[in-house]
Amino acid sequence: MTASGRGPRERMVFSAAQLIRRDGVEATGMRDVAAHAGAPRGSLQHYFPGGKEQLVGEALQWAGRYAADRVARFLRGMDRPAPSGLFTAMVRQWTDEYEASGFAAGCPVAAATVDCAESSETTRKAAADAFAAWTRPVAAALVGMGVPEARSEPLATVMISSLEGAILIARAERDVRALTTVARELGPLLDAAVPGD
Amino acid sequence: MTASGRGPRERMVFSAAQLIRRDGVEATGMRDVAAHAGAPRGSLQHYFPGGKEQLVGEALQWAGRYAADRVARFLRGMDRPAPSGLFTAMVRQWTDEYEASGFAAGCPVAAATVDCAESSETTRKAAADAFAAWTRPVAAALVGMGVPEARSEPLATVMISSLEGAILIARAERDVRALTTVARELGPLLDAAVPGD
DNA sequence: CCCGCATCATGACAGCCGTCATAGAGTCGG
DNA sequence: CCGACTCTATGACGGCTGTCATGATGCGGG
Repeated sequence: MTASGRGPRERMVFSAAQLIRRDGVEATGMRDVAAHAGAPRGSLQHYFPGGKEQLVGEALQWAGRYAADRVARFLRGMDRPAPSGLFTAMVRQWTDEYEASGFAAGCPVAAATVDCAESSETTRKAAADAFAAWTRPVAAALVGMGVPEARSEPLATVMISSLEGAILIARAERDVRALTTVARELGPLLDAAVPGD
Repeated sequence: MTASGRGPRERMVFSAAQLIRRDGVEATGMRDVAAHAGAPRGSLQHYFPGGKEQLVGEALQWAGRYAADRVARFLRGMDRPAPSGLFTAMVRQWTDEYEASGFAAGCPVAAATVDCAESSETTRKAAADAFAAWTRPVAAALVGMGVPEARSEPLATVMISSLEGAILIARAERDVRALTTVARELGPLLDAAVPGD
């Protein structure tokens, strides 16, 4: 979550995602995004003629892709893949960030949902797509671990729901307790979905 | 969640919570709150000399108390109390609202956490207190159902985390799927925490 | 009566917002 | 050289924000 893309355009999308997950969509100004990306203000209307809505939409799309890529990376890094192991890795990404850099930021998709679900239909849709882009590889990974097809998507939803909620609580409490708790409590449930193992 | 208190002051706190859970903290203006409560604008600075921060803080406090009261009410309405039953009731409150009135609003505490966790320390603290005021009666209820003391608080955290996350996803997707899924999948796990039953 | 106080009302303030208009650079192909 | 273009730069606009100052009410008690 540190590297920034090459062109000014990608940098602005990345910066938007960073600022949104820290301050929310409403509190994130276009000028702030340009400044954070080290990009000229005039580039905003050039690259994003659709205005803030377009920028936020692309930031969410980026976030969805990023989350999906992380899932793929977690899988590659596991020699004995188990559902609980994947969930632990997903949770650990957040505990690591919080313990290393503080509780400044949460999930950009959650922020967009809270701020825009009712006010902007296109942003709401972008958030839904981001959640879908994240859920899909998680469910596929569960199937790859032996979870029956029919249970894979519900379990992926459980994983992402509890992770998102735990992120909220952790940020409010400034304590990773909620995150470590859901990882520990849900592990057995997830592994029990693999039949005969 | 429909009734409004008697005095203008209580009505404004209530209205603030309603608007915050719909549009987020940042997008909710003080003037909007007064208008929504049918209260004069001049009353804001009279009842809330601490400004917006105070108003938001009291709205979160109200939300925490409200959630705790609901838990108590769910308990009274159950003849054969089981952890899964409590969780189902908590989830159903949201599915009922969403199916009856649409997906306009989420949880005010989540909204405040997303919007203010980094920008306002006092609001962040108020959100943490609200989560605590909610978690406490849930954990106590679990103990009353036979869940060992040591597991009650972690399980309550799991319940609230997954509920909060599912609310987010449901609102983004405009579909209660995530909510019904977490209720169904987590039920057995919760009931299994009651030893010898 | 009238003082004092709680409440309400209104307008002004500085500041930020997203957006747009306009125009200046740089660069590449002809 | 020159037009065409991508990109940058800057200033203005109307609108909204939270906050404050000031003043007008209403109303109960001395």
